Amino acid sequence: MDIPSPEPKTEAIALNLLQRQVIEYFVDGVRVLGLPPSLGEIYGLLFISPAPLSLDDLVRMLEISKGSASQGLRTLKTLGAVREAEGNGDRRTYYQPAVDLKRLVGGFIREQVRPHLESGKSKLQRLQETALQDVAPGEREFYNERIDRLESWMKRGGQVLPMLQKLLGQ
Amino acid sequence: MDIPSPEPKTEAIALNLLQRQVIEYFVDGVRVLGLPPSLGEIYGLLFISPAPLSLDDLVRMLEISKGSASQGLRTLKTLGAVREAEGNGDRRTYYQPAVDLKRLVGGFIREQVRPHLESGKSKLQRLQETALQDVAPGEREFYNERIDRLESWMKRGGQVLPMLQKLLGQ
DNA sequence: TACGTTGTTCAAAAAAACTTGAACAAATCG
DNA sequence: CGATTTGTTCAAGTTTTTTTGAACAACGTA
Repeated sequence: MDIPSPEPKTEAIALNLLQRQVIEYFVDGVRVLGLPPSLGEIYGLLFISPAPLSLDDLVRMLEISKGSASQGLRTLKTLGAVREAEGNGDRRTYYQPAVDLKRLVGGFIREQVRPHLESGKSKLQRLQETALQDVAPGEREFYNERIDRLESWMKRGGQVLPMLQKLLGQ
Repeated sequence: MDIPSPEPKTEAIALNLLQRQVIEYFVDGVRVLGLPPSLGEIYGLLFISPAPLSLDDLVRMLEISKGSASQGLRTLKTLGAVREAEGNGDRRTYYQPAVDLKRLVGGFIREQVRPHLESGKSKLQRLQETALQDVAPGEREFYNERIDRLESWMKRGGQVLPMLQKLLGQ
């Protein structure tokens, strides 16, 4: 009449010191990129785990909610930072980190940087086409010069990003 | 007995459509960099103003508090994105935007990126020196490999940043 | 088909970040 | 010096972002 495992499904799993510190490291890291801490926790744990982990593992090891884990994994997948592990004889899905810097940076640029560059360019076009009309003709020269400058920034950004990716790919 | 200017000190000053839209543009822009909206407003207004502006101008034109304007200007100055205008026969200080992309990116890297790279490197060293000791010898190989990888990421980052600045400098 | 398990969604709660405003310091002027 | 203007600081308030958790959908199994 003993109780061998009273709560087998929800038991927290301890991390070792090294793992906790590496996770902390990634939490700080993703903050710089403007991403939520839970993404850093999840990626960090996958990065410093010898074997792939399931959503449920993440919940128990990081003591975060299923919702956070699910959403975090989704974002990490669209960033190309995490992928599903192949061929585990199991119903549930296991996840592995992408550990290739070029791929990680590429995903971040594709998902977080490029969209802003693109929408920025089109906003500028509309600006120059419509809002500039409302300015008194005498003042137009200054505004025009500034908007031209913004456009040149966007253009340069579009040129530099591919070079950056190339530089990182060894 | 008329009242020519009832509240001369605190009156809001209207912006034209173009200015409002450019400011909006910068507010979106700085968000991507993980900086607060007020920085985008302040820099944006300076960028799209024909003449330098004082702290008080910013308060009245953007309808933000003196505190926000003061703190925002300070951050922008340390980022090298704003500088004080020379020789206005006036007691108060007037501010101008830096409009050189290389300088702007350089300031951002220096203030926001480099410090993280640096602290990251030293954290990793401590990790490898102390936390790794607590891991069972058999498991050390995996952890070692991962920390080595992190170190190589940091190293590559340190190499790529100067190249990036060079690429942007025309 | 009914059941258990895995994973998603989203409104509400919690946490974090940002802004305000009032007190204060510093500088200038008469 | 005292008054006035300019600018800073920071605790408190506000807003935004992130996380939670419970309801639900999807899938497989028996």
